[in-house]
Amino acid sequence: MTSFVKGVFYLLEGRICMINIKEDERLSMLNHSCAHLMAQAIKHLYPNAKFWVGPVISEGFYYDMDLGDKVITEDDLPLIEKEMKQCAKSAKLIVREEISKDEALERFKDDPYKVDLINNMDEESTVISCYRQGDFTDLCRGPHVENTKLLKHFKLLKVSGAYWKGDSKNKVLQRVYGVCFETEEDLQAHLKMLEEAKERDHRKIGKDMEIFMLSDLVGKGLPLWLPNGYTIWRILNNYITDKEISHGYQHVHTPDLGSVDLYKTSGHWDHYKEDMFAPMVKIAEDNKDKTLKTIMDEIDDSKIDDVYVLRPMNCPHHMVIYGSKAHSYRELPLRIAEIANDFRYEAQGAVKGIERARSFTQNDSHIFCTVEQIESEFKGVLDLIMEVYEDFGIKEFKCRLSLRDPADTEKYFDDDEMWNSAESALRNVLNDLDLDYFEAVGEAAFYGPKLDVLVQPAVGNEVALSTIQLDFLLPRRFELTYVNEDGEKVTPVVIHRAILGSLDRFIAFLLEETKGDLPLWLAPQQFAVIPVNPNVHTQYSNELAERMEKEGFRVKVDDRNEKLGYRIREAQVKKVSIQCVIGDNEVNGKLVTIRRHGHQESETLGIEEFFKQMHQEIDEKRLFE
RNA sequence: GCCGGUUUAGCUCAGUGGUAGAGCACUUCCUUGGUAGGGAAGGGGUCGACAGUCCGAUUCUGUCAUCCGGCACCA
Repeated sequence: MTSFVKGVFYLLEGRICMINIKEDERLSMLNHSCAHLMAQAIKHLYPNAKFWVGPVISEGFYYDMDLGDKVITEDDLPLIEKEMKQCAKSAKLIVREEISKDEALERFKDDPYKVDLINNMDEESTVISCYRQGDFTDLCRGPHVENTKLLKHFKLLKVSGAYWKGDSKNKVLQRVYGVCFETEEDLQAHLKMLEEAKERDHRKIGKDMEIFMLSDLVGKGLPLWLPNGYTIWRILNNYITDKEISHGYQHVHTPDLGSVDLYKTSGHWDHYKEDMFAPMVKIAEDNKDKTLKTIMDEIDDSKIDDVYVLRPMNCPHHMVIYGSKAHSYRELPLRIAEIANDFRYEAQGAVKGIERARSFTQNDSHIFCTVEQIESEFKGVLDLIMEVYEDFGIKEFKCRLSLRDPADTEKYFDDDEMWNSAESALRNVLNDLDLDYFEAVGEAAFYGPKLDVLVQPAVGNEVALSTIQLDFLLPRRFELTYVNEDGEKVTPVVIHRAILGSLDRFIAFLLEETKGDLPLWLAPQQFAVIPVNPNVHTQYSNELAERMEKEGFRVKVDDRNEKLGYRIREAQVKKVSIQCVIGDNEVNGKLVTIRRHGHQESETLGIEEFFKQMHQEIDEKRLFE
């Protein structure tokens, strides 16, 4: 990414950043007005169109509508754009009108969606504002730009279905997305940025670099890690395990499945059974014709025993480990960690490469502690997160305090007292730590509130990387206790936490951040040793590579009968971190000439200096420049 | 799961109602080479699967699957 458009985009440490259109007042107005313009054009083209809402979002705008039988596809977008240009060119003033609720109901009586909107407005709003441009009026809070002629540099980007009011029980409306800028240059730069973002998609990089593969025969959403990918995976696994050990964690290894009773005890069965892989039941001869539904019902009623599921998470296994013996307050906090495989039957449309797969590996831990220890443990986890983020150069993240939605009684465990104490405990900790966070109602886990650390990948939606969750519920359900100073049995508190989140998702994030140009310590192939003339310089090359392997470097010798330029090019394309070129000079002088990935120039070093520098770079986990 | 689109060689993609093509990769030969593609020849595809229409389907229709863009979901 080389283009730099002032005010719209900025380049931060090699990372593509887009401005949040919603947060820029002028751009926000422009995009909002453009949404109206699009609705006007669509109304001209498809007179039966009924409109729901058309808000501004961080990447532009969209409008949700009901077009009856007409289905808009990508092919229709240029047509709509053309009509939008027509509407805009007629240079209509955009006029604000304020009317009463009754007038509004009368004016929009032909559009049931708008009527619904009006009827559900705050009782206090006595006047309702509308914006009119030529023959089109839309209900809207505003503000808008003054004239449609200001809407010149826009592009419709995609179409999709979207549930009315965001509820999957409702009808699907059609949604068209677009974006609008003040100048053509800004628009073109934005479109170019979207193109470049596609190049960063971990699914593309993962394929190009042979990180992972997918196979219909193996199954949807079940990634196969290839040698290059598993190298990264293994480094992260070792890295985070060592890091956790240095922070006082103890690692365990538990089975990839568990009995349904385990999940009934934890409560996960009731909440998530539909999202687990189907239970494994030994079907007796007289049961073999039963449907899955019947079997599920019988499992719910405890009529079938000896049923197992692939585990969707690890908390219950760790609870059982804690509960296997008596604990004293002196042992707390007890930090149990595991790099654990989990399996979730993710919805068809949710599966996405290794970012969201049906099998994945969590960097999970459960900390058992006293109420008094919550704050210090929380701080300890935050310190660990920051230490790790430092190593990966993650500087941009947001903290979200995820709370329950008290109205959503289906999702959340019903114990107001427990929730209130957990939420206020967490909030107090965050305030004491002086951490910058925002609150989100309805984002909590069913067993407790949590702090999620969110990052914005180069492609797509924000993802939660790290999480710290406070849980008063599971220790109670598993009847966990410790003995306090007074000799009484007390229930401990559990803090669930993940630092890298899942290794899979973290690698997806790393690939998108770095475009696959991983820093030396993470690169699947760190070195390519390339003899200038394979017939003459291979022996020295092999000796060098042997020593490098012995010292833990990931290296391959490319002594193929190809031109030097060809082999250099291939090493660059394959994102090998460092190429070592070996010719007469190097052989005679015991030297190494290195050229880094993405760089033109080369540098010649003595052998010992070369090893010293490379070890240092790897040990320091130096970031890619 | 919902709405829409997609699927042709290992990869990226052209193309057609009469059973297919390019570039790269691969194999072999020539080239003995100092920093992003040296040259030549060759092999390779039941055109996602199954039905249907048709004299004939990779092409048209349907069902299913995959993948993609969103929506919903995400312990």
